[in-house]
Amino acid sequence: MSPTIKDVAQVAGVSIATVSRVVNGRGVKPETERVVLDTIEKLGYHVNLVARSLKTSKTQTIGLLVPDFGPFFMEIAKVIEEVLNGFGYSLIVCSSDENVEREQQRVIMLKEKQVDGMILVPSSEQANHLAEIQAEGVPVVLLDRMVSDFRGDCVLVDNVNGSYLAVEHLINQGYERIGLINGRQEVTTGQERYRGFRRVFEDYNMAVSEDLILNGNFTTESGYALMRQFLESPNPPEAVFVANYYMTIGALLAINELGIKVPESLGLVGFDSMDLTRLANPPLTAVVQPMRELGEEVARLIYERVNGDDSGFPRLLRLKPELVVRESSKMVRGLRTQEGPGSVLKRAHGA
Amino acid sequence: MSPTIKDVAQVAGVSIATVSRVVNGRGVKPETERVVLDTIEKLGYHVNLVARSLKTSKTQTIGLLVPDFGPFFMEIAKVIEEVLNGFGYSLIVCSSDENVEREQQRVIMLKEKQVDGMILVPSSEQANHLAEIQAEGVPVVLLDRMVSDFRGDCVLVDNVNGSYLAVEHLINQGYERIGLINGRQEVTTGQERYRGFRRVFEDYNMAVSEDLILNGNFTTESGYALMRQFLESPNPPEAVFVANYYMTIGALLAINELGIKVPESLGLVGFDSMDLTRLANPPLTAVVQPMRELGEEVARLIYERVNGDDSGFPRLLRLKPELVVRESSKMVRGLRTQEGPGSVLKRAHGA
DNA sequence: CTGAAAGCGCTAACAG
DNA sequence: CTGTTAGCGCTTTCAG
Repeated sequence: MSPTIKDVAQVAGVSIATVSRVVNGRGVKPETERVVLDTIEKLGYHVNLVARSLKTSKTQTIGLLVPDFGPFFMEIAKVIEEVLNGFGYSLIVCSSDENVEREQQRVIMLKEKQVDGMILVPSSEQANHLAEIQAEGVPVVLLDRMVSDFRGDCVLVDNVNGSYLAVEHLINQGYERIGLINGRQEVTTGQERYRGFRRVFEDYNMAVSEDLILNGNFTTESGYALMRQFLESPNPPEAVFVANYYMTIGALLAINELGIKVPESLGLVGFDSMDLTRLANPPLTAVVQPMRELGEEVARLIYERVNGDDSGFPRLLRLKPELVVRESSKMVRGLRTQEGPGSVLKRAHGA
Repeated sequence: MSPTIKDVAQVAGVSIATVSRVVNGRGVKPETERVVLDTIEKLGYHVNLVARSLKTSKTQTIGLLVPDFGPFFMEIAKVIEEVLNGFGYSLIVCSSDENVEREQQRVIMLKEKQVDGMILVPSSEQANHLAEIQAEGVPVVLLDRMVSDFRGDCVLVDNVNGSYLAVEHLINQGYERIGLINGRQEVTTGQERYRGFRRVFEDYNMAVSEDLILNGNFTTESGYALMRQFLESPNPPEAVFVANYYMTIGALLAINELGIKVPESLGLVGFDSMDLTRLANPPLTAVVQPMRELGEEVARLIYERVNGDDSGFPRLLRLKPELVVRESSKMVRGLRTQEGPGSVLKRAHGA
């Protein structure tokens, strides 16, 4: 169908090697080059990158495997794509759906497609498929989450500290009964944010109320359900820290639905900040991750690895999150002492 | 590095043709198959899809070219990926950045990567590069936007009507000075939403105030700037229709920043509804696009085209948007007559 | 049912 | 500077 190097060679009256040379900008006599360039133009020739890849065993393609296509990972994906495009690479994006088997399938598929490297957000502690791929010479760099028995590069955020900042802030505001809506404990982000939560209480020498720790699965749905569970319980928390973006949205939905006033009746700190958290009612205090930086670093790192630069392997980059204080965590002074023990719902609707 | 069909053949003591046959599930004697399967397992062999593609001239890959990686298109991308994965295809996603030249580059790149087909959200009225690709036998289906001089498949939304519903609703609520924050007029979504806006006024025999029509470029920034322009003008609209998702967010940001009360001081209808519009303060009335359906249809269609089914070419699917009425467009009865001519800012802060 | 052999479009020695 | 040639790993006739 489309013309090949051979067609160009024939029409231009040169050998295919010469055509290949001008296409790749090697040394060719200016006149010959002109002729070839012209026929390329005339015939509308384009390289067949599949053929080139077969020959060079490089596809100039990086696989990106994320747990979902939600705004958080897509925001990062966008940055990765930008950076990698600048280096002449393209991206194959797949979703593992927070599911190990699907993750393994996708990893195999990417390997079969001969990606030069892959960026992967693991959805479990499973690492054998990663080690395998790595052993076959395909660079892998982990993003956002770690896998303990995997020896390799990793770009992520200091979640312990992010979580710590959030909860410490709540304590400093004067809140005592602080609840946690936590993410999946099977992955490091969930584990680390949980650890940060506990550590604050240790450091402040306060007891953590175990009944105020709820485990979700990172989804909007679970954030919603868990927040409802809190709000409808007989002895709800005074403030809640929601440890991930999607769950924060769900929590907000539940809060709105029940007509709870924030921060009057409930202090709230979320994780991650995008448009939504700025627009929420009231503006949400949140732990903000450096998403652009995350994307840039991971893209840069995979690029280096793919190009044979193994310096500092395995590299662990831990970027710092930041606490952005807005309205949702303002302690309304004296609130707790003005009223007897009562539910948030009472505080919300009540006299 | 990785074992090839040849290695497997050698170890298994058969010819490469036989290995190929078992890999592709062709007729092979069960015993032979066993042996081959075992050595495949033992060697950890995986097909090299690049080689297969070169031979079969099919890559089982679809290119998806969107103007940006924002939540709107990513929501659709997610569905497309799901459906196409089900058919055994993967996706290469690129962004054109609403820029024709970049779009052309990306199209060429995708062609060079030998994608079997492409789904494209055009960012201009330019069509030559599309026709060219199409002529070379690569199926192209347009998504969300049309290009007038392009003869091909197209999956989009009835924007005229979406816009119409929104503005008609505002009129029925009793608003008269209705503003429009419009998207890029270079693409059909912008054009059609504008047309729908005007048509309502025609049908209701009302004059449209030309000074209340502002043209943005679909970005959050432009939504913000334009809404500010409205709010700070001496004679602002009573209600505004924002004709795209990102601009709606920007508009909301401006409204929040200036402390404008919605709907008391300003009626508002946005376009597209995702989490944000539900959580906005107050809940936003919006034209909702059937994003899942959009993704499913376009994925299905490209799949058919790629597999040689040309039925009904060129097919034009126009899905129906829906108006979801929430709080932001509730006319506060009598508002307009209670006050003299005054700015929204006065209404907002004013006595 | 299996093997031998051709060739997809390209790059990269190697000769000239 | 340019042409010839040998594959990259796979599928697919065509024989056997």
